[in-house]
Order: sequence, then structure tokens, then C-alpha cells
Amino acid sequence: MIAIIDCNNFYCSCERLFLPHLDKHPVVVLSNNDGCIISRSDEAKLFGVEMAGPYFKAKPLIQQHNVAVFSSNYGLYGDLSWRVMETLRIMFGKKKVEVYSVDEAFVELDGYKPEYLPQLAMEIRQKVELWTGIKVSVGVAPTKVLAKLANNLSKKNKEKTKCVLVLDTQQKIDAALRHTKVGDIWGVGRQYAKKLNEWAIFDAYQLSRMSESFAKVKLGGVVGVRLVKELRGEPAKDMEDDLVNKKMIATTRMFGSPVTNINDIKEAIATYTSRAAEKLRRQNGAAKTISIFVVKKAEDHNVNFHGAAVSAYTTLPVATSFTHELIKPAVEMVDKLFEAGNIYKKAGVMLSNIVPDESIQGNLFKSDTKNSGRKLMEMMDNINFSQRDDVLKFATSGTSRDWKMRQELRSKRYTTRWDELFEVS
DNA sequence: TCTGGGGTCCTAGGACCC
DNA sequence: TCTGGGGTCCTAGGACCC
Repeated sequence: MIAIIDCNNFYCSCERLFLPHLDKHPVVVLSNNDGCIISRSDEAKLFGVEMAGPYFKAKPLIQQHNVAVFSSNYGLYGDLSWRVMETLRIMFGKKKVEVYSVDEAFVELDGYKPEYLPQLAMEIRQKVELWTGIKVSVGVAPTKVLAKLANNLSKKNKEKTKCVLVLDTQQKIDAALRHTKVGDIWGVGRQYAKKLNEWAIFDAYQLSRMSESFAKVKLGGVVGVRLVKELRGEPAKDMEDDLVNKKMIATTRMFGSPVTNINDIKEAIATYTSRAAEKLRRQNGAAKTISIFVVKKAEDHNVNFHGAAVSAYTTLPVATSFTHELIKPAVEMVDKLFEAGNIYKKAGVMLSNIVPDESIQGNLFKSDTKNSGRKLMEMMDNINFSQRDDVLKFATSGTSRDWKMRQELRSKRYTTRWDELFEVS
């Protein structure tokens, strides 16, 4: 059996943890740039505040109901996430836990007696809350897809389930499948949900009865086949190692305000490249390909607000993790893409073709320049990590900040900054 | 005249996830 | 005035090889 542990309204819960007077109060958290709503407390959901909706549209509703609003504070969420995951690792051992996202983890529960599972699931919930202050929901079932489904149902009826649901018999599984619309299945997005409805398949039970050949042809090949198997209780998605390194690393942002000047774009690209290179070094990787893109502001933002992106990439002669070696080609590509007269609203950098970094081992046999580059990077990373953000940076990254993102409502980083510690008076 | 069969690698793009 | 920021996996099709 497999459990999924999912933090309830995670970002909102993190904010509340340090402001207990907001406990029963509606809360929302905004995306970067305070653009749209990415987490809502139950109270805010009741008022009809929509997920992923733009903040400016929801603002009247939010003010009317006196909803507390926060800019996203990823330092805080990351730290609390680590505490939740560590609790699970202590309970079950590292090998049994697969961290799936910042607020979700799968736990393999082989070897437990079936009749003990409901109690175990409840213990998970209680211990995580006791140790971290974060409330979680727990779904348990024979496969990952069914565990997710159990988890969703447990949240829909919190009074009855206490946020814990175990699907341990075929009857319970069938009932759960019938209560789940196809669009609510993990792995079925908007496109597939629409098609399935056109073929008169509306709930998960109906989908689970379809043939594998149907799934293969209609739902994206092997992906669809795995999905149908999992719905039937046959495990088709394995537990995965946590230590797998990223195959692609991206840093992309909307600008705080629209940009028309090529130098501002270059500064932004240089800054994003620095950030991406840091992530790359953290996994001891080196990238062979760097690509960048810029997005024009659409004239009519009601039509296709994502705008038109143009991109370019450079394949490097040798894979590298050095910020200065990545910034140069990145900034040069800006010259290719930039067109004077346009208004830009977003840009991004992506590193791919990632391989293990050879320069880490290197000492005797590497040239001096390679070693000094490595030392420089280590020094920069250490200082930037221990001090404030970006004490040290490359000059290309600039000092103006017109393009930087807005974050007007961020809470303190209570758990990761000495000068922002939570105070008890 | 006629037009094999098998394979790999790469890229672009679609679909999905949180 | 104004709509996030990351990622993953898979498939199709083209180039190229023997």
C-alpha cells in the first residue's frame, strides 16, 4: 500500500503558523509579482476566491471579506516543508519516503497489517501536526493514483474523514472511483477531461473499465495505459529516488514593470543566469546548453495574455557551472532577440544538457584558471548563502531595479534569517 | 527497372503536475 | 495598471547510419 501525505493549503498554513490570530480568518497567498492567487485557506475558498485567478480581479472580494493577503515567501515555505518531510523520514526511514513536491510526499507502507493502516494514517497526521504545526491529509490505497484520489476525497469531507482516508477494499475503491470526476484524477488535465466527456466518460469508475488499447490510443500512449492500470489497483508508477538531479534548470520572471530598454533586459538575463547557475552548482552539475527567451507584452491583453515568446540557445564547447561563463553567451543572445520599439514583460533563462561537473574533482590536472574559477564560485555561493541575498554578484547583473518583481506583502522569514526571527514578547 | 529494413539520435511540441 | 514559476515524460518526425 502507498500513502500520500499532502499539506492542507500549505502556503496559507505557513503564514498562519506565525500569526495565530489568523487561525479562523480567511487567508490567501500570491504568486511572484503579486500576480495571481496560489494558495487559499478554507475560509477564503468559501467566499469564492478562485485558485490561480489574477489578484486584481479578486481584490474587491478580498477586501469585502477582509481576507489577509501575503506575497509568497519561499524561504519560509521551503524551511517548513523540510520539517514536514523530515518528520516522515524519521517515522518511516529515508528510503520509504518520496518527496513529490514542496507540500506532498508518498510513503511506501508495505509490511503493515491491513487492519492497522487507518490507525497508522491517523498517527502520521497527528505527529506531523504536533512536530511542525502543519495540518496534513493522508490518503492510503494500493497505487499512487488511487492514494491521490483518496486524499482528495478525504479533504472534501473533513468532518467525517478527519482528513484521513484508507481505500483497502475493492468496494471502497469502486465507491471512491464513482465519486470522482475524470477531471479530478491525477494525470487527467483539462484537454483529456474534455475529450473523455465527449466520449461519454464522466467519472473515474468508467475510465477504470476502459481497455488499455483505448488508453494507449486516446490518452497519450504509455502514460494513459499506466493511468488506467493504476485506477484498477495495479501499481504502474514506481516509487522514485529523491536524489535524482534536475535535467533542466530554469529561472524565469515577469518584470515588475514593462521594459523597453535592452540594457534592462540584459541585466535581468544576467541575474536569472546567476540564479540558475547557483541551482546548477547545488546539484554539482554543469550545463552544455543555455537558452533564453523574452516575451513581448501583448497589445490586447485579453487575447492571449501569455504573449509571444522568442527564444534562442547556445551550445557551449564545454559544459560549465561557472556563472561568468554562462552569462556571456546569455547576454549575447539578448542582442539577437531584442527589437527596439517593443515592450517586454517577461524573460527567462534555461540550462539543459546537464552533466556531472568535472571541475569539482579537478586539482592537479586542471589548469589554474579552472581551479580559481571553482574557488570563486564556492566563495560567492557561501557568502551569498550566509549573508543577505546577492551581496556578491557580477556587474552585468546591474544595480537598477525597475524590472525586479513586486513583493509588497511578504511576511518575515521567521525561520531562516536571524534579523527576522519570530519574537515573543 | 525499382525503391529494404532496422536502428539511433535529436528536436519540437503537447500534455501533465504542483 | 493588471494574469506565476518551476518542472516531468512522452511522441512524432526528420536526419543519418549500415
